Amino acid sequence: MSQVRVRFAPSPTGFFHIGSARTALFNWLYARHTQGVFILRIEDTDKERNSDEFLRVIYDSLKWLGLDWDEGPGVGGGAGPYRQSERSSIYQEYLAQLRKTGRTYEKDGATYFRISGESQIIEDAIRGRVERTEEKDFVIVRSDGNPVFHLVNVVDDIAMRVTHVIRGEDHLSNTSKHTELFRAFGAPLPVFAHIPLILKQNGPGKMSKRDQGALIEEYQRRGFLPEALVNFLCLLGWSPKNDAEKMPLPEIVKLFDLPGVNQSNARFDEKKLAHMNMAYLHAMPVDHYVPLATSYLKRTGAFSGGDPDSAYLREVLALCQVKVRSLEELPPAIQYFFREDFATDVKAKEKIFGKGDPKARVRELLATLAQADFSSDATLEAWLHGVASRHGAQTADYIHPGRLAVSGVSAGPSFYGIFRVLGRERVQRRLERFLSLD
RNA sequence: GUCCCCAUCGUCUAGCCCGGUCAGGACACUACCCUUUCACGGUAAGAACCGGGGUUCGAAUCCCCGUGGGGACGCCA
Repeated sequence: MSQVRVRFAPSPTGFFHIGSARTALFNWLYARHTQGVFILRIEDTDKERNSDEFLRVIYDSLKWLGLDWDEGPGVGGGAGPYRQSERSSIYQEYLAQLRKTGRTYEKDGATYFRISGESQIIEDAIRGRVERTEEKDFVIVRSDGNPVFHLVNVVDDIAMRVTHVIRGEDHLSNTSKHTELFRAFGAPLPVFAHIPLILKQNGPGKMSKRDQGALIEEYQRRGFLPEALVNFLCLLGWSPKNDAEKMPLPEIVKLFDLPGVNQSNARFDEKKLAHMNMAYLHAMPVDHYVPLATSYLKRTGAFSGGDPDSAYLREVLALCQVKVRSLEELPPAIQYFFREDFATDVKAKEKIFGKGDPKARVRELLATLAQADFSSDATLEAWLHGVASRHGAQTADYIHPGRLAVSGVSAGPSFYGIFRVLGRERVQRRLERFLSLD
């Protein structure tokens, strides 16, 4: 059994979107599963619509997702070059072969391929037997001399010895053109595997680059975890059949196979992605999470007033890790740790002032704050219990006003955790300020 | 319009190939528990086999026809 060779062949004519990423992922998974070769090939035959910026987006997105290629731009390989714009001489050789066998003709300056008109049958690894007959001759070289997609795609698959063509179902109808060409070249057919499409989450049709949430770079910018996105994406059109969902990548590689891919299209669900992202965020070791969160905060300008003390920042981030569902929630969730002029939430204030005498409770906290042991949540809890029992009150009578006083909000980490991380001086200043609130 | 693909909870899916289980899990939604906050977590509830024929003792599962959804019909890829 010869080695599996698959390729991902994006065209740098648009942004890199969810559907492309999933196609790349399925190819990559299959290559890794079979210990085969994952080739990156750039289909840049349409000179009008290409741009280097789009090319860079493809490289960046693939790298960010962790989809490393074994052959392709930047890494080389024996079947290069891997940009179609650099492969003209190869196309000319193959074209000469077609001309020699009488399979081409010129019309209006373009080169047409003469089809056989025979029924084209493929055994799709996902859909089974699919039969279609190509009806018309089609253009393989434009009148400007540039070869078109159908030709170069097939030539490259032959020249690069691609064994499995894993691509979106939108190519299924094109396949009869491609098999006509494979046969005209006398080349064996690769195994085709047409994967289901990703449908936009609202409204009809497949997801396109203009749809909300379609662009990979957007998830990157917003601080999504690539491992979560990869895990989510692999579940769109495939499942491990054992009810597992959050799986480490090696496990996915082990279980992934073509016959397990579904035949029906899948609708994109951002809520499930968000849930997956949260699961990964919460499961992340603190030592991994802190630098990640820090770079996200720096990138989004959260520290415009200067970088905070790194040990303090670490404490804050560790305290809030399980309180946020995504990195995007981080800036508002931690802002009060880094500024004294934080706002007091009106609703929270109304709620707390509507019951009991919060200022009196805060005065009682201040009275013994100097004796409080800030070294751990447990010692602070012991201190608070002491305060409460001395005044015949509940700890909750202090916790809620206390949290509001030091954070301005009624939700967040534990009272003890906030106090511990803020430290005695900050807490004292904020409690005192609270007493002068209108 | 022609051709191709598909069809299980609102969504992602298991089950289908090899007919017989209260049709299972997850997201979302709801309730409760936990937490004297908010999340997380836990428990529970509701929620689906597109319709019609056939084959069969028996059909989500096999076959046919509808219907619905998706895709392709470019000198785009």
